[in-house]
Amino acid sequence: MKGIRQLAEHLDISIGTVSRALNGKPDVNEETRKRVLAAAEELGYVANQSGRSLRQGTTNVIGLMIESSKETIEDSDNFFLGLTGGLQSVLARHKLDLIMLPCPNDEDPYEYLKRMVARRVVDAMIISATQRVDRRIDLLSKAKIPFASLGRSLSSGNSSWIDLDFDGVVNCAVDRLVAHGHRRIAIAAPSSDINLGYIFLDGYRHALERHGITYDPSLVIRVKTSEQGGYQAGHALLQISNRPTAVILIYELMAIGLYRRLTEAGVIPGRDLAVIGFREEPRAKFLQPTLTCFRMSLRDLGAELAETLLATMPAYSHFYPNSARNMIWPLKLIPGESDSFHLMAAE
Amino acid sequence: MKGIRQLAEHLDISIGTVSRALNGKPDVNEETRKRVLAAAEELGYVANQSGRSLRQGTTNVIGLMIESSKETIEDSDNFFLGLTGGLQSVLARHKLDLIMLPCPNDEDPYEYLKRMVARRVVDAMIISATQRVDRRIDLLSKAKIPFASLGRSLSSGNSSWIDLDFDGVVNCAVDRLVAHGHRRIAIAAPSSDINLGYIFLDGYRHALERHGITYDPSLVIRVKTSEQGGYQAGHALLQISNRPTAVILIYELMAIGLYRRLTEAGVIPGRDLAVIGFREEPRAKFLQPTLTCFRMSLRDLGAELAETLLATMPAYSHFYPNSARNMIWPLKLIPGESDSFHLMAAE
DNA sequence: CATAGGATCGTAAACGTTTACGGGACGCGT
DNA sequence: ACGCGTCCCGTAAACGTTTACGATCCTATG
Repeated sequence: MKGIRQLAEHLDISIGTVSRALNGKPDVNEETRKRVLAAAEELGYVANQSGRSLRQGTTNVIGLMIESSKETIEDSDNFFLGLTGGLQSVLARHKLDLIMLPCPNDEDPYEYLKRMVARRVVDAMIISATQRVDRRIDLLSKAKIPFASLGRSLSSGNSSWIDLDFDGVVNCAVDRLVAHGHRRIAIAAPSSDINLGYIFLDGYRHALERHGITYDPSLVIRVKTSEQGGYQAGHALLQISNRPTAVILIYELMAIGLYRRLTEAGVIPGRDLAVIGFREEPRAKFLQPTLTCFRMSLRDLGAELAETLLATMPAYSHFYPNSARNMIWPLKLIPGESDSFHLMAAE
Repeated sequence: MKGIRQLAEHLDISIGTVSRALNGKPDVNEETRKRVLAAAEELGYVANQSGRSLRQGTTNVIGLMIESSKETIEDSDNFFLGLTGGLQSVLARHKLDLIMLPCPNDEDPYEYLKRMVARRVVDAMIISATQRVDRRIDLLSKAKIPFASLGRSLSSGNSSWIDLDFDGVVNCAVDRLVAHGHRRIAIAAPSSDINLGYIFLDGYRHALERHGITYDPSLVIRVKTSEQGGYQAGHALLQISNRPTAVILIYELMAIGLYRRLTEAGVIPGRDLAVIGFREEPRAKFLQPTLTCFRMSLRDLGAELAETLLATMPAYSHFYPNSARNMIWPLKLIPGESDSFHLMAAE
């Protein structure tokens, strides 16, 4: 099966009619449409994507850029796979396909994105792990490619984004810890230039201020968002004179390494040091004591992100009223034992 | 910047010469080539992929199919991200790009692959998580799409594949456990129809036979390859009358859940039950006692897989002599404490 | 009967690129 | 002066599809 021409010859119908029949256009007899569809199915014909997108200037493909090299919060576990599930659930309704574009480690993400965009292989893009200032956003804006980013940035002018509610999370965490009597609260933030790290720390400072606690820079630990980083964070915590009684982790996976390091030192998590994590991570579910953390549905987030993106695409924007969408994605507190040992002991 | 035509007009050169200059064809003056490249860089021109691939019938894109729904060993981002790194390191040398094609959860993987292949959006495919009989292999063979699979299958006739050496791994594990005095050795295999599960169990049976140990089906536990599955495996282990003294896990992540369940029951991993895992998983690095496991380099595996694929592509096969390649990927034993408590205690 | 108009289909142009082919300019040897 | 080869470049066809436009046929209505 070569192309639509062979299919047309086989049916003894003109090529134009075949195309109209396949694409559901009105000017075609219902009976011939049946014939065409049957023949296409039988011969296994599927339209060549290059020809189609060359003609109509659209590819019906959405790209999700992935940076495996970056040490980011998203760079682990099933984050992207969970996200794609939600994305596809919405995109499929508009017959849009999703492909993941992994940026090679040795290539500059900006150049990679530029290359992919210029080749016009996707209609729109989703980027994540946005830096504090992110040139990719300027690039996409200037190239007039519809896009949405997971995570806001200083660069995102009136572009569309969804960001996790790190401000709310850290405020809630501090409130909770203070209510439990803690005053010296450490925080483990990412060492990379990802923007949510800044939001996280700003929220932390603001929450402390609200409770009349003076900000102590020595309680801010910058490590990678991994178990390794958690281990290092634990190590750093143990070095602090006048040791803090609580710690907030920006990524839950860090708890695994943290627990390990604390246990090595004879410090029992939850009893000697309260711990609060972020984003329920299945891998951390087996920790003892169970981790108090904040949770979200990756699938729902992906679905919302897809709709945010569609709203920026002229071809679909009539489905969605306001074009530029910004949203703070809420997270739900899942209480565990890791920050309530105090209470339990007091009872 | 629209297309090559505008670039040609801007340079006052014919469109054909511009194309030849950009593509490094010989029939073009070196000086004009410089001019063209400079102008292209300045105006930010990049060839439209649809036009190019329509003309030359090739896309220069390799697809990596991903099934997020399947409960498989590869079902984790880190696996694919590690793999893509290795794949890209080789593919980049031939100016080939890699895209990941995630199959939606609610779509049949076979139909999805069929759709992607028919649209001619990729030149070649890599599939993984091959089932015991896998229709995708027949599909790709019949469609004459070059492909390689990670994991052999009963369906793979003389197609190319790389498979992990599960046979060697399980034999080595059994040898080691027997040498430590174990006779009742359980095994946790995947519950899905993935082919490596069969290879794993065959190797297990064969190894037992070699040591004169009669095969006991009640020692075979089928669970998901996750922490959850490990937890369930631990639970199942505890139910077995005449409890086994050792267990081999097909996936290391399962050890986390297993440890948890054992600890809950007061059974100490390593002392009361020897454990051997497979494939070093960073998340499991913090287990205590440290896990004896088998390790490989995902990056190297990806690179080898890329070369295996290239060998099947007519356009690149002259680089690689034999077209159909099959390979068993070796794994290295990383001794830990989880299976040598006996020895340590004996000393 | 004439004609309007709807239903259905065929024709051909267009999308952006690559490449086979031919032609002009020039140098060189006879 | 002529032929020949080399170097460089322009022309135009081709890839597979969609779609605007026009043609044809049929029916209904005056």
